[in-house]
Amino acid sequence: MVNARYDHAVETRELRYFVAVAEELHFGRAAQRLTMAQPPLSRAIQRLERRLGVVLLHRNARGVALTEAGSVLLREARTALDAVEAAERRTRRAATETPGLVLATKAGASRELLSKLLDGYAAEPGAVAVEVVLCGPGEQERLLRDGRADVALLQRPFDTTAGFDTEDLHTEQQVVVLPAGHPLADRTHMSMAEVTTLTDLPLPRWPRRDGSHPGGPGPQVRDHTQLFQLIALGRACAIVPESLRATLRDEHATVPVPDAPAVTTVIAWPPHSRSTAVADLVRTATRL
Amino acid sequence: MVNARYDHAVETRELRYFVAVAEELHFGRAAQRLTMAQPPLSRAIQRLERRLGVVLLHRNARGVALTEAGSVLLREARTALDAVEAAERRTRRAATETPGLVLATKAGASRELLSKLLDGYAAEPGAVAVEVVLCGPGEQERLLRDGRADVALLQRPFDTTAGFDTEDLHTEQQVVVLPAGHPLADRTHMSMAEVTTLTDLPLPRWPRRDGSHPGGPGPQVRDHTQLFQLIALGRACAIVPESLRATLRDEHATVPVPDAPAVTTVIAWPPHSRSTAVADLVRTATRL
DNA sequence: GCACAGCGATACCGCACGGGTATCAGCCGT
DNA sequence: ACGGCTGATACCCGTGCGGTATCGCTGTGC
Repeated sequence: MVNARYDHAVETRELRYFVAVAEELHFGRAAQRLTMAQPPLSRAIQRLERRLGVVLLHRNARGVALTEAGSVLLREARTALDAVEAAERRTRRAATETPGLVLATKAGASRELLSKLLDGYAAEPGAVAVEVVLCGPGEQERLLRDGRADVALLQRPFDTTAGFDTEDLHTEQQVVVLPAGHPLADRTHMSMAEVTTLTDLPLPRWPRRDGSHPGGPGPQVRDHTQLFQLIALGRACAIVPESLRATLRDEHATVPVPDAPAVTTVIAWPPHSRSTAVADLVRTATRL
Repeated sequence: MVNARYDHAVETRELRYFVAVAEELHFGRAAQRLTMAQPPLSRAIQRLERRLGVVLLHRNARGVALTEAGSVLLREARTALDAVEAAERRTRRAATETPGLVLATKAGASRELLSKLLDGYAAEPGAVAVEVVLCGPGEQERLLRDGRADVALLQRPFDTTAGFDTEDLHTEQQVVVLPAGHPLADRTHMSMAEVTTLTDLPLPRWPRRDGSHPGGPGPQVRDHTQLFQLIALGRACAIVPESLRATLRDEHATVPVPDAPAVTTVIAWPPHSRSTAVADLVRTATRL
């Protein structure tokens, strides 16, 4: 360290600190989350702001608000931290002798596609063990980005495939799931407009990525089991890909919704992946 | 810092150190490049290895070699460091009041497309200033990845578009450029095989990303000016997209090479880009 | 209207860690 | 066998980071 010029580059620790503060919007709670005291955290953020020459937070006497630049940094810092974590994890995994693949997929979705894929790949010469990680909605992208998974099954337009390489596997229409015996249950088809105006069966509210639920009339649901139970009880309806019909019992009825957006299941993997196992798995998948 | 457990996460400084060593394959030179002494660098790498629980380098008494895990980390660390740099740069730019776009493109390539794009976008309502950065082959991806550019024109299959969102703009065939008056100059077409066996006119050798040149018979070239001069002198030939014919004078002749891979010019931008300016520019581009 | 609660900023201190110099230890080529 | 490379080790020093104590501010409740 020759002198006190601000030529230091940003460290991941500072990014972690900033993300904590930006998420909590409260220095004290953020410090607690980081298991440190509040003053050094305040100073670290000040240092970061000075170094970037940018005001990241507006300090109102009662808490904190993100500036425009701050919300840019929040988004960018998250992906940068994911990239660092991914570097760490992939390096560790590269050093273990059992390579293996980790495949992330949504619980309950694309069951048939998944088993065909796993069987097909296992029959390939040179196939390695595949560990399947079932995760909540929107979680797969995170796993793929931070190196916990090597490959994932995603569904457009629900999941965002930005930043990954993908191959389309399967496209399907959506259906509305109703309680069996509902007056509309034997319709040949319904429109989105009709479904959203079913006031007796509101659409459920899924949690956002941060765990909070959007406001609205429908019940809050966390997974498909809850969802289908609520539908069977006549408290909700839902628009889902038609392949989910395979998991339904006779307490549910389905009606096609032709104008709902088609759902495309894609296989996704991080770019620059040099793994032949990933390439083999993708090749198997596209042949199905 | 409660105790001496190895629960610290990887810092960007350590990644920078490792990349320097992995690129130089020599602690002394790497330390010089980092403007620091060699011993602390050695220790930092040891710490990193201990923390990851992985051997990254084989220390032969005469220099250093990357392990399997080491080369994984080299690749991953580069993208992670680019992501951190991008976070820094984009945050700084978000704080400046003049938004502006930076567009990276290869020098000399797609001149006509570029001017149509710039004119078309400038006519859009809400258009912001566009700064054009001309850069060497393969450099655009770097600029896009580390936040120095917001959008780039790339050419498949020369450039890799992995990790970016892209839209195809234009596909063209390739032609071979010969000195005017060459015996083959008035052929209606040639095959790749014919071109590569022209021993009197070897294909030139472009520098790799690290600046080194591959071995071979042809002359080394750094840019298109050098290339076309060498061709005019009867020392080389080259296969280039046909749009480059517009920049040629009468000292060159071109012959189509139908079996050369078609070149697709795409517009690329980093995923998660929330900038409306980028979206507008892309929309303009796809309408051309 | 004033005291208090809650927030982030500041002051000050101690230590651990990052960096420097000097030196050691192996391995090659001559 | 011995210099001349390499990277590793020993030891020291300065500073930068984190800790505690406290301040300054502001909105709030009685």
